[in-house]
Formats: sequence, structure tokens, C-alpha cells
Amino acid sequence: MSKSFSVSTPALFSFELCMDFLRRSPKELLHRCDEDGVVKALHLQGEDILFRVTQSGKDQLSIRIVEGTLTPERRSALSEYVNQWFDLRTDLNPFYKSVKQDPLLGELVRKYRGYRIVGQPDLYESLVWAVLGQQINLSFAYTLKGRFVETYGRKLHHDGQDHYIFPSFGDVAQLDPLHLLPLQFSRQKAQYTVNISKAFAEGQVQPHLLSKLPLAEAKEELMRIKGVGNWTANYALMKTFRYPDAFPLEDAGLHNAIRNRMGLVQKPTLGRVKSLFKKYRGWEAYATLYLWRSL
DNA sequence: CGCCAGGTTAGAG
DNA sequence: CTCTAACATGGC
Repeated sequence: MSKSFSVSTPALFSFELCMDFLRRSPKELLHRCDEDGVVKALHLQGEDILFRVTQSGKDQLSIRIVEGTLTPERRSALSEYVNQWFDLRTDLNPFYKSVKQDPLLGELVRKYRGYRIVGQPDLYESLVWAVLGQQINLSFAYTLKGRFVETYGRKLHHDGQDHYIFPSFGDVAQLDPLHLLPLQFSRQKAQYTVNISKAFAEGQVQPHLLSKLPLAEAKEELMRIKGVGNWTANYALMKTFRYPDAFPLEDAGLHNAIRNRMGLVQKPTLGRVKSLFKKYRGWEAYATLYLWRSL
């Protein structure tokens, strides 16, 4: 069987802009970018595989298995993964039309035409990553994630390079939070990380059930975990299940972007952000994405 | 005594 | 309901 196959891409999709996002930190261990594409390791149906995504033609992505076998089941799972990763099923036309004249977003959607939310298909990884990023700069967050992944994740060697797979919640659930302190986790981050892992391991959070709930209820479920507040729940639901109306309202970066674009001296209040976002109803996640991009 | 960063919790008022 | 301290450390 062939080692590669194609996935077709919609109108208004820019692989390059999504690649820019994937390239944003040199400390990222969970995928590796080069000039043409991205390589990622994944645990899929009982086997660790390594695959590479590149653009092939105007409206297609090519997926090639670098290590592992490509069965028909795996092919369809990978195709689904890539669709979800790059959000290929969303039609951006209605959004672009509605913000054409918008003072905050009009210019941004023209400048970053085709940019899509690069998702995080794994809810567990989304939540842990959000906790690691709480209240610290992104660079340090990547340092913490790198140590966590190197210490508790799995490693795939290929062609002289290491590729990492995110730790499993079952393994992390058994850790005493104290074990994470040497990685320079704060006590809080350590406790929150183990809390999340336990919630998954003990079945309190079941992603496939959660994804069927309305946003408010899904958020409520996630926020029962100590360490997952409104910001984190929104962030994870936006990145993993792509609730179009989920967005981290309290996000400092979002506030800075609004301040910059509106020429404000101070960051907007929560009420102001809420009211500004009313006109983006149903596209809050994408409005947030483009504002983040402007930073 | 420098301030803010892709926040959250517990406790006080 | 709103306000505050504590959490740990890097980057500018």
C-alpha cells in the first residue's frame, strides 16, 4: 500500500499562515517544521506513527507516513485528524463578509486571508497546555511543556531526530504533584496538572460526551476541575471542539490587541470586550484568532 | 519595590 | 458580588 494520500482543502485556506503559527516556538517538541511542511508523531490505533503534511497543489494537502504502516483505518483516522487540526471544514466566507468594514477586524482578515484556527485535537493536551500557560510568558510556558514532555511523554527516534508524544493522563494521574516541582512547575501548576489527569483517568471528563453538550454546559463540566477556570475552559473548547462562540474573554493578549487596534491607552474592561464582541456572535473564536495574530 | 505575562483559587469585605 | 494575595519565573 502507498505511504501517502491527499486531503482536499477549502477555499480561503492558507497553509503558509497556519505553518507560521506552528513555527512560533523553537522550543516546541510535539511537531517539527521545515520549509515545506510539518512532521508529527502520534499514537494511532495501537501504534506510534510519524507523518508529514505538505501542500500539494492549490487545494490539496499531502500526508505521508514517515514511520509506521498505513492501513485503510489509519488513513481515514489521519485524514480526520488533519481536517480537525487545520479546521478545514469551516466556511470562512460568512465571517469575512460580516467583518469587511469592521474597524477592528476588516484590515486583519484581508492581511491574513485564509488563516485558520490551528486546533489541538486532544482535549487533555489542550487543558494541560492552557494551565502551563496561565499567568506566565509563552516562552517559559514552552520550557515547562518541553520538560514535561521529555520527562513523562514517549519518544520516537527517526533519522537521527527525536519526536515526542504528549504524556498520557493515566501516567500523570499517578504522580505526586511534588514530582513536577523539579521541572520548575509552581505548586499550583503541579497540582492543577495532576487534577486534570485524574479527572480524565477516573472518567469524570469524557471528551466524546462533552463535545455533544452546549458550550455553557461543557464549560461547567470542565470547571469542576480545580485549576480549570473560565479562561482555560474556553480556550480548550475553542481549540479542541471548535465551539465557534468559545473564546477566552479574560485573555491578556486579546485585551492588548484590542487596545492597540483601537489606540486606547489602557486595556479595555471585561464589559467593554463583551460588548465589542457582540457583533461577532457565532464567530468569537475566529475574531479572537485574528486579534491574537495582530500582536 | 519593576512590571507584566495566553489565570485560578481561597478568603475577606 | 467584588477585591486581594499568593503562586514562581522569564523577558524586556
